[in-house]
Amino acid sequence: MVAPELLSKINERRVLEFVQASGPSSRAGMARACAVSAPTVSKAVSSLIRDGLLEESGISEGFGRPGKLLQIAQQTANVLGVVVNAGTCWVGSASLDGKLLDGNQRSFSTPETYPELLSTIERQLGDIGGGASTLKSRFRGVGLSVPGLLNSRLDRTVVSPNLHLLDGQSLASDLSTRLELRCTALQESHALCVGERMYGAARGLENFAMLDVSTGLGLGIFSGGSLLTGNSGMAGELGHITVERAGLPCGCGNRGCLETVATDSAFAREISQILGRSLGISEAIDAIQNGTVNADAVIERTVDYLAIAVAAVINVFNPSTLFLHGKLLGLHPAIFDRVLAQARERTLRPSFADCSIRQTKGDKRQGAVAGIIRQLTDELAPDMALLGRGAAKTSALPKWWRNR
Amino acid sequence: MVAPELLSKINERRVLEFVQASGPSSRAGMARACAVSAPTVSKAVSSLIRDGLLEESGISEGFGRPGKLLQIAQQTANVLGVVVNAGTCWVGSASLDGKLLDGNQRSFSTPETYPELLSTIERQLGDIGGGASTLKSRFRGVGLSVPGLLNSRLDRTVVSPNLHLLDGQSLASDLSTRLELRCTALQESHALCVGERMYGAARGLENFAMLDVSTGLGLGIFSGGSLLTGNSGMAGELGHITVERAGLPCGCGNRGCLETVATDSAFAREISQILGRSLGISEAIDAIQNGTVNADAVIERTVDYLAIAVAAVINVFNPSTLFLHGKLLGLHPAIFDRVLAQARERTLRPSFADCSIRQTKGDKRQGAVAGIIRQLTDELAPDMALLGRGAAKTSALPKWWRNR
DNA sequence: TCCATTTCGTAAATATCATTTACAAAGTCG
DNA sequence: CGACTTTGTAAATGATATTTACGAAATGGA
Repeated sequence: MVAPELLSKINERRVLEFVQASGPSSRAGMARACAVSAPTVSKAVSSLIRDGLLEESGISEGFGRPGKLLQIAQQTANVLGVVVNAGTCWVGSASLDGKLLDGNQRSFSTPETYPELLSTIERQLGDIGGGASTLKSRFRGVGLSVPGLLNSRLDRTVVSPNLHLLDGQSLASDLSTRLELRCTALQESHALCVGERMYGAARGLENFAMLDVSTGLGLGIFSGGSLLTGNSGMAGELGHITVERAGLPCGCGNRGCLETVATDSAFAREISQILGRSLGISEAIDAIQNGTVNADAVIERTVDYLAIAVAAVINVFNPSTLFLHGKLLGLHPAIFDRVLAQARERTLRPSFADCSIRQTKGDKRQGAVAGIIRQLTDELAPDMALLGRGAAKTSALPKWWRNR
Repeated sequence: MVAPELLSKINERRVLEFVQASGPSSRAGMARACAVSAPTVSKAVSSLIRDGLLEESGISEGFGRPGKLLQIAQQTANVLGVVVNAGTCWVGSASLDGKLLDGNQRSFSTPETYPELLSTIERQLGDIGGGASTLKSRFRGVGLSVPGLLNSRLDRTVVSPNLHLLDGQSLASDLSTRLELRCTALQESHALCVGERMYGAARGLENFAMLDVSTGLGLGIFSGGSLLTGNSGMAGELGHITVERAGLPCGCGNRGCLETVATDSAFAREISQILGRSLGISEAIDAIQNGTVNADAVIERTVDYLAIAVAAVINVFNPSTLFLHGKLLGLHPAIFDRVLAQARERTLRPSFADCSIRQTKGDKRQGAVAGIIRQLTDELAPDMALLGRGAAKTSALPKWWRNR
């Protein structure tokens, strides 16, 4: 039998996603919300409990007989998260409901070489997981957030401009063979986006965008309820569209990329030029807030370009919400307002009116664990797109098929 | 009972989509291809035949017992298509396999007012369908391709810069009440895209883009096998991203939009300027091919901007294939090559390497009928996303729920 | 205190569906 | 003409969801 099993898988997944989204619920509540009969919910729940994905968490209030509340398992199943940055890395663990476990987090400065990075991550994960050998039994998997351009189809970092030791490497695959655990890597902007969708301000949104302004310009898109990956997971590279045909040279080899004018780096570069010494973004912001430098013109120009980026996203994706994330926005409340005003000038009015623009403090750590949890959920039941994969063993098939 | 029915719906849809994609097949062939048992295919097929969606079309060749071939119905069920343009409109009919029926096509110049447009379309459809009153029984629905910005959630043309009589109108809804037929409108670039995906060069592609260069700059995206719509169907408005912060004013009210420099209109405008008289795009192309005007510099500049558009699409969407469509590309073979070369300079190399860029001659008529056929297919069985809608009538639910 | 009411959760019965098995039908090839 | 291959359907089997029925557990009023 193949097909009827599919139904129970679908229902299990439906139930699990409902609890993920809505928190602890009774079986009866799930039945109402998922429009599934009570016995079916009971079966799905007991199966999920058997798998260690759900656990009882209390008694529901109200009239009538109290219901037993069920929540995403916090005791039986945890996951690990890894965030790789140019400067520092982070490892930690989280329960299956996405909550980061306070005691179990470490930061360390990024090693110089890839083999060192790999073994350091392994060692640090071992430390927080009670020894490398027990990781396999205590955790369901590892989610990673990595910078640069990630080919997710091949799980290979094609190029990472700010952390070249990753170039050509397959961090998730390598870690997976070492730890014997399921490992899933997401490009950092995509991680931010997935984290926000599962546990942040974008919960339940089907069409939204998340623009991350930092060293580069990262973009994550949810469209129709799923992450926009493109053919190889490299979708969202907004930073390298051309906004000035004969602009400044960019690290990618071209000229006039948006990334050369609308990022923290670009901003810091311009402030540095004014002051005649090299500053990082934080120092540049300090200098402005101290009054050391008058940066109004620079701010204005940077913000205008940022607005061009925002407008491009709204025009091209028609999101219901656009989340903005970055230090620059925090410099002064007026900055966000100006981005809004300028973006309004550069978008088609109907698309702009359709979109609410909000600031958000995203979190790559949250994104990393969200990535692996999403992966585990996906594995529970197939998407509609994967539905055609189940093999049939029927005897009416010709021999060449039966024998593969 | 609700859920087991779902399985047969899914299988019916699977079978139908397979025949749509692969042409006439025997039941046994479908069973192999869909990985479903033979009796299941037989049931799905007989149901689809009962619904008038499939019909027998011949006998399969080969060894063993010949199979009865089944194809998308051509006799029992047809659909209508309508293409609205600024200059001329088109109506026609097609069989359910997307083939336009030669004898049943009409073109007419676009009327001056919306009520006239509506009644003209109705009359013309009546003419090709053997009288307005019989349309309802002879056709399954009407697909429309409309210009401008279409809010597909509300089925309302928000604004149509080149055909203002559509502004604020709901052509599909209005037609639907008049004809008592299912009517589905697609923005013309999206129509082009859907047509190409179902019956053109993009068959089977999961992630591709289609860039339509004409009066404006239209973009259709398939991502993960489905059309990118955004929150309200307005996704893909590439023409109004800013490429020159202080460029020419655009019809949308902003300055320096891509549409002001990388379209047929922009090109014709520049040629007109050189010659000192107003030309359309076709006239401009003629003038160049006659040698009346040396337009090398204009061509070069336009093509460069076109390349910026192409590069933006590749960077942002990471498609496996990008289809280019437009008269300008046909001007000279070298133009396409130059677009390619320039786009290569303005994209991230890995994304560019991942993408094959091809010219295509899209067809809005094909797109219009593809739109309604896709709609009919979608109605056959729910997507995974819609799975939660089925109502349960179980008695274990509380009274307030049972009584709605 | 007791009982009607409400809600929660599960067991048994019923209906639907897909697969497996078995078999007849209809060709090709030697 | 018979061996072989492929196609397509009927009956038996197994799995699933819903409906129906019922017991469990709490509230609130008599």
